[in-house]
Amino acid sequence: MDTKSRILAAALELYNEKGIDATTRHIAAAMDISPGNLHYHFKQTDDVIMALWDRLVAEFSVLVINLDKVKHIGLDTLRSFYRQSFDIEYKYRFIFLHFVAIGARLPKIREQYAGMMQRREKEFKGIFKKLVQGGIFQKDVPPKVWKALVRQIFIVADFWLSSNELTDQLRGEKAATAFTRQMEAMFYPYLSARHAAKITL
Amino acid sequence: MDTKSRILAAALELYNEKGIDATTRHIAAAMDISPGNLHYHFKQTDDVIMALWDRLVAEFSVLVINLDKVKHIGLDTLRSFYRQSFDIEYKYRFIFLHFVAIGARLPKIREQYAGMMQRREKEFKGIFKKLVQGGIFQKDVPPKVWKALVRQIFIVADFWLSSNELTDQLRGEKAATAFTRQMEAMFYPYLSARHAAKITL
DNA sequence: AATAAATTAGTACATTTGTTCTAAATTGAT
DNA sequence: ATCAATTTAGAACAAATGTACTAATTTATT
Repeated sequence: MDTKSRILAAALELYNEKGIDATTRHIAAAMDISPGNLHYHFKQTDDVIMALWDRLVAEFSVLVINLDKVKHIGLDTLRSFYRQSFDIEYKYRFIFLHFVAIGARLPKIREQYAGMMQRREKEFKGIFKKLVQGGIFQKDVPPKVWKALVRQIFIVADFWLSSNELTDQLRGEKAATAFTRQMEAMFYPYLSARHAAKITL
Repeated sequence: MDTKSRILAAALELYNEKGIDATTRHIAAAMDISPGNLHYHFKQTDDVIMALWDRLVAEFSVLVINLDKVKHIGLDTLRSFYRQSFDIEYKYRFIFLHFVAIGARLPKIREQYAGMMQRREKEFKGIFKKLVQGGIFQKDVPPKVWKALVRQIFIVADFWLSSNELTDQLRGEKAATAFTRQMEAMFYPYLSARHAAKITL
């Protein structure tokens, strides 16, 4: 592995563990290279965070592309999408745990996130429409409620890690599993009566 | 107003604006006192954050006590509770915007928050039970879904500010109003058919 | 008015951090 | 093998920060 990748790996681990106050010197020390060397690969410290953000976005967009390919979306599609999303989020958890601070320090990240949210909103409204047509979701839910559901899902999906960190502090597998179940339960009241009967929680 | 209170007011404003990286020197400069004077009133910088947290908790507990006093809980009770909660949260928004970092730096805050969550969970399960008995909420919702609803509500209630900061950046009145509506819409699918008809969103 | 207690200002110190700079070492190409 | 380019180490700098310390000033008490 080249130094640049090794730096990103070390930085990711340190940021996840110590938060974004972990410094270039800490990262360099953790992987036994000189501060000068680290600076050779990343002129600005924030470039390291930016590079990790880019990786997160890339990994995530693979999921979204795969989701778009699915012909018949069901609850299992959604569940597996969230499970995979949560695994990625956990991997890059420092970003979600310090999202506001990062967004303030790196405005590009904030802008990209805001843009992604708008696109994701449309996508999910489309998905919900399909689930209604498929008889999985209820028919008589007002548009404003769908909109609120989307927003609510995004907030939970992007900040469950923070909530977990402040309370249960579940780690790894356990965390992702628990909040995938949380997500499932959130969809329950929107299910059609016929479909709700099939579900075991 | 005595200096201690003035320090807290200045700190609150600076933290809300600049995040928790705002320093003692910044606070002192903003209110035209010497760093030495600030240190006289707060030996440790983190004591300022702790004092603000205590105020937040105190203001919030007034709401909870008032909620407990209410005899017949309806949706309007919940709505006004959330509206008041959100106003307080907005006032102390830096805490919610940097909750994980603060919890890591001040373990007492994390512990208090975790404890509050456990107590709040029981309270809300009780409230939901009353709403079911009152015919406002549906009867046939599984216990696990109620539990998930509680968790989901806490996540949205405590992190909507972060989500807002990263996207719409609504300020003051507008922010609190928008997310009070968000909260209302979240309850919609749990309403009994009879009650859902009454609601205008 | 005199004295003690409190508050405030201002300086100073040790530490940390992002960044720069220079020289050494390694690698690659010819 | 030689030379250039890349990579690395390590020192150095300026700025910022938490905290400590001292002296001045204000306030309260008798």
